Amino acid sequence: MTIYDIAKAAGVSPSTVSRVINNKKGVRKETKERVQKYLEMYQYSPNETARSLVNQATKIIGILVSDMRTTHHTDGVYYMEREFVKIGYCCIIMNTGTEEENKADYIQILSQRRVEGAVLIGSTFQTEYVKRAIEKYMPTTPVIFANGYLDLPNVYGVIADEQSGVASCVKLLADRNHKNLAFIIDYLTPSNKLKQLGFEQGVLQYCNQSDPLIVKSEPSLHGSYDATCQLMKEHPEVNGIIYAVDLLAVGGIRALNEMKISIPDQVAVIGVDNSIYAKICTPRLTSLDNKLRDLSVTAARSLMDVIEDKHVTKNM
Amino acid sequence: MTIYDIAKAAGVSPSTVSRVINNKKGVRKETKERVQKYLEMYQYSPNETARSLVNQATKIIGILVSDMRTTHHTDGVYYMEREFVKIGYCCIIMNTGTEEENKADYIQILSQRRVEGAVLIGSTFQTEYVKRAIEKYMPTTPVIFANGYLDLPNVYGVIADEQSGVASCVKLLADRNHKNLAFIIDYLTPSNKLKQLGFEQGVLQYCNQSDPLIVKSEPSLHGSYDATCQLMKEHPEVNGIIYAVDLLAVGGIRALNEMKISIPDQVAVIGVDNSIYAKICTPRLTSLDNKLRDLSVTAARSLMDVIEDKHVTKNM
DNA sequence: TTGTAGGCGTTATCAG
DNA sequence: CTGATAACGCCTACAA
Repeated sequence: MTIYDIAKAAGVSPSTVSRVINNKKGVRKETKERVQKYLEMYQYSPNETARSLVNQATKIIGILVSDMRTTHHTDGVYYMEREFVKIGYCCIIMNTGTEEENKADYIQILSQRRVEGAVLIGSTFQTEYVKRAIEKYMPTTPVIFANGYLDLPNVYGVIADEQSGVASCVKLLADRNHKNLAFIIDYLTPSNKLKQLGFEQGVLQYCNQSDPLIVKSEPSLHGSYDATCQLMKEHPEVNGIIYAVDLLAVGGIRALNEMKISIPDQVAVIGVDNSIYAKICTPRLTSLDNKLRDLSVTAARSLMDVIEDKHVTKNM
Repeated sequence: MTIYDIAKAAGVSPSTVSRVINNKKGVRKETKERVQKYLEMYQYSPNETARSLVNQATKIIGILVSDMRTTHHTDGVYYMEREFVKIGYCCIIMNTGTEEENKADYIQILSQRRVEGAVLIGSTFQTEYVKRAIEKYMPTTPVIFANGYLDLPNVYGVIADEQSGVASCVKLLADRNHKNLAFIIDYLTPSNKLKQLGFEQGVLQYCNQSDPLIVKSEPSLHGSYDATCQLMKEHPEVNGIIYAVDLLAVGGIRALNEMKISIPDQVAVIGVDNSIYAKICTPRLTSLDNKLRDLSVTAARSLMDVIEDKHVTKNM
């Protein structure tokens, strides 16, 4: 069912039908109503693909995320989508995995789909490889980072200052006299590296320690369980642990529980994300709230502003 | 950059360029290579919108979910997306919320986008309202339900038999001599209703009780915490609780812990979804695995089969 | 092997 | 107020 079919049925020209559909003025009321009658009768539904082509605007936003199942990403994707839908955009959402090449492929796909803007969720996109892919495939499409940034003319970034956040966590623990701290980290994403940096700074400043205790963990409950057991065995003096993400903290808490180490008296624990995991585990986990919800909404709105040619700070 | 630009640069006609791009035979090797050179040089990227229009196929799948943040839905959406991407499709993913009208709106949007197929994730779409919306806006587009079904010519469904699953859970408890059971439920979705039915059947069959104890809870940790407290106060004889979803079970476990009721000795607990929540909480939660991952993959593949005109069972 | 022309479903411009 | 007509970028007969 096209505007031609409707036009024929209503005895008018396609342009008139188009005018009616788009609520343009300059159509006699009577004509308009007749056309609307047929529109309704035939259940006409405008073809957005054709519109996109002629309008040179797809009303589609591309969202890339390494894995939307990761809690902090799930929320980000969700709020983004909601935000864009509100203003008439659809979102093509893709899980890229962690391989750099795949990320580049997906950027190319979005480019072919002629998305009006792209969102990259998570600092894992903050790499040279992705930068080159953007330069190559989307040199002019507005791109916004949720928690990251790349120095490219069309790229914008909104970043949570997790570095200071973690440093504050260290201060919090130090103030309560927990000064033998450890930091447990899984992926070395730019975001996690900044958290580590914040930890190191904090430890130096508030605990007067220049040799920060950093432990690498597999990115899973099991991983941090093991890492925590090992840590406590090798460093029984530790009385506070900060985990790069809540999931790790949860694994750690289980380890501490099973080792009969009391939380937070013997060992205080802090996670990052303030996710539902923090609320579920026993005892409840203290967690740094990185405000990813606000960040997502801010990022989405910024992207819209860029698309609408408003001036936007490149890096918030 | 269009095929016309490339054609002009390479000194050939647009159709030749098109042939090269689509790897059609009947182009002299020499010509082909020249065209490819310019394709590369100008960083040509085919406009999928234009292709969609002329091919009458968008290569887009629409995925509707009430809220992708709900764990069992997150996984579903994720696996669906991965599955479709593999075969060259993009996914427009939308969170519809629970309002019926909104669901209808989103169905209309997908229809205007001319998606080649639609996926409805979650039994909440199994309503008369949605049925009418599909009839009205997508009467011919293949639609597949992940855990649900509607009797319409273009609608297919893949369903997990959660009813029998929950009944088995009841048997499991009864076999261990926990026969004073309660079922705690939040949303009255078709899926949850079937779980309840399974509970009722199980209780009748394995516990010889014809008056099943069903408790309504708010859909949150707090909600089931409260519901569980109240339940144990009013029915201290209860020695087993099945929760409609893991999240509720987690809230319940917290309540039981705080009431110093030992799990599973005094009260055994079972959830549904076998989600990460079950692994995180203390003690670890026993949970019915409804195999949503398999279900999603099966559903995605079925939808592709329908799109490719293969014969597919309407309701699996 | 290559090119021309028509069409996919819209919107927009310009006459009438 | 209404209707031709020409795009938008691509694909595909059909013709050469």
